Amino acid sequence: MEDNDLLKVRLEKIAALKAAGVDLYPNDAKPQNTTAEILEGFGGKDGESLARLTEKFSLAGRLMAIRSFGKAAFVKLQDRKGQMQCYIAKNILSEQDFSIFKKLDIGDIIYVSGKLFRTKTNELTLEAQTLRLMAKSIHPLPEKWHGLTDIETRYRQRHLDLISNPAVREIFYRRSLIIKLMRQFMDNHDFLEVETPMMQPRAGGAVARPFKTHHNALDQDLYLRIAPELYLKRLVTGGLERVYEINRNFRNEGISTFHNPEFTMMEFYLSYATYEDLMSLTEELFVFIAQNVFNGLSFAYQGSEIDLTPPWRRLSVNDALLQIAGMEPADVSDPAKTIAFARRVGCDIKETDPHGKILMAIFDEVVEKKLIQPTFVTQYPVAVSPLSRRSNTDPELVDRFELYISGREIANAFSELNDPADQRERFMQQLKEREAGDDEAHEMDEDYVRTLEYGMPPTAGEGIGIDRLIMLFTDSASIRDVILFPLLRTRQE
RNA sequence: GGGCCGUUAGCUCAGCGGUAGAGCAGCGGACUUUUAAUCCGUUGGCCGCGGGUUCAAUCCCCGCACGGCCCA
Repeated sequence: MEDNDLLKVRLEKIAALKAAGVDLYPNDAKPQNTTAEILEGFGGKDGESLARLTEKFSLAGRLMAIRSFGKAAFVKLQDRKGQMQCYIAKNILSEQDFSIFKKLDIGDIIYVSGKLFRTKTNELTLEAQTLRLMAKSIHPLPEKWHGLTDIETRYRQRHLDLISNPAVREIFYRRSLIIKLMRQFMDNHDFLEVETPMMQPRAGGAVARPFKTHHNALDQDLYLRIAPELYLKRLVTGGLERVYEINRNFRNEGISTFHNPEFTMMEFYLSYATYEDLMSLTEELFVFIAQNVFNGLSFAYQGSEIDLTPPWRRLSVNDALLQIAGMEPADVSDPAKTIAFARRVGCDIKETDPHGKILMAIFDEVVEKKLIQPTFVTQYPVAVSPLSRRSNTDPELVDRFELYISGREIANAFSELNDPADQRERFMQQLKEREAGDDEAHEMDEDYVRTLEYGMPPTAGEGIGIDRLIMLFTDSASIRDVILFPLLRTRQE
């Protein structure tokens, strides 16, 4: 496939190494140190105190640069923690090791052991007394200075991206840290981590198109879940009271800088709590993450300064439409005027859509992008919230909020509907919309209603989009920059 | 789905209606303290794919593929 001269040269080197009896892929060398550990531990020591050290050090990693002087060379070795310079010299290594070194290429995995010293320019350096090839690389790496910038190659060959772009590695280290912090936070609040089905006979718990699959032995269609919601609430009914799940959801919809077909969500349920309690808990969680990641509460995201200092703004959908979308009270209350307004601002709506749905279309079109600082938008229309508890003061509204930061929805939460009669009615309403052509409307789930009939404690639940959260905390413009392997179209051969 | 943009050496990028260039990487040589090492020499291309226009297309036109951004 790739039969160019570069490859030919490497294959010749491999042949020469083999002929000299060198194992190209040994597995018996174990580094005792990492680059960062050495640089941190000995960065403060001067040349004289390093010379007095009797300790030997060993590193393994990828050869990233070779600056050769013929009989000696400086090389850069990169491991999971960073990079460190090593010194290779003919009069220090054995003849065999030095001749192997001469056959190495940038990109090879090597093992080096020896002692520490400082160079003339005072750089802490590992002097190689032994050197081993641990894995031969036959493809050239991206350029040392510009790295790899071609976006398609970065996503399709993420290993190259990770090798050549330290900032990309940083993002995924931070992603892991944040998820760890979320688990720690939930565990500290006495939540139980659980796992519920990814493959479901009905894709419920959210409004989205699902992926369909099939189980052969059962000869049964299954759907990849669009949300774990209904299963988690079964667990609450079962008495677990506080549960959370961090896992993938799948939605068969468009791909954009904010949407990947599979994305990671943390969903959690807290019994004897309301959506208002979850607002406080959410503030607390974000503050906990920010303190650990930034050691502070404000940070830059794509050019704007985000301040997480609580309490965050709370704004009802109604007030948002009046204050931010510039609607008059009659535009909100009179369905005909609402439709006219929606058309005016360019919403794609049907006149038969429920009033609440049209109001939300206006919200999405006009208000959403203006909510830069963290804002809890509350009091959603019942029409767009089939699983939420009705407000005690207005049965057309539900006790729900969505959290917006930097113009994007980050979290969605509500007091859960635990009245089985009302739930059945809501499913019936969704069924009508499905029959009217809305293939995203919720399906009837008798089994779930029956669970509620056993009595679910009053509960509030929330879902937090982890990828979007990571985008925020890593100043990433695209969701593909925080997902290791974002979905791309398969290339035809 | 629509609009705009991109696709040239392994990588990062120039270029132009007259058969292709740089830097890095590679290869050969010099060099035992470099930091994108340096110096001398040098290899490497279906210019994304398929059509069309033209004496001549990497360049202009059409289609396709993949990607990016914006919109829906």
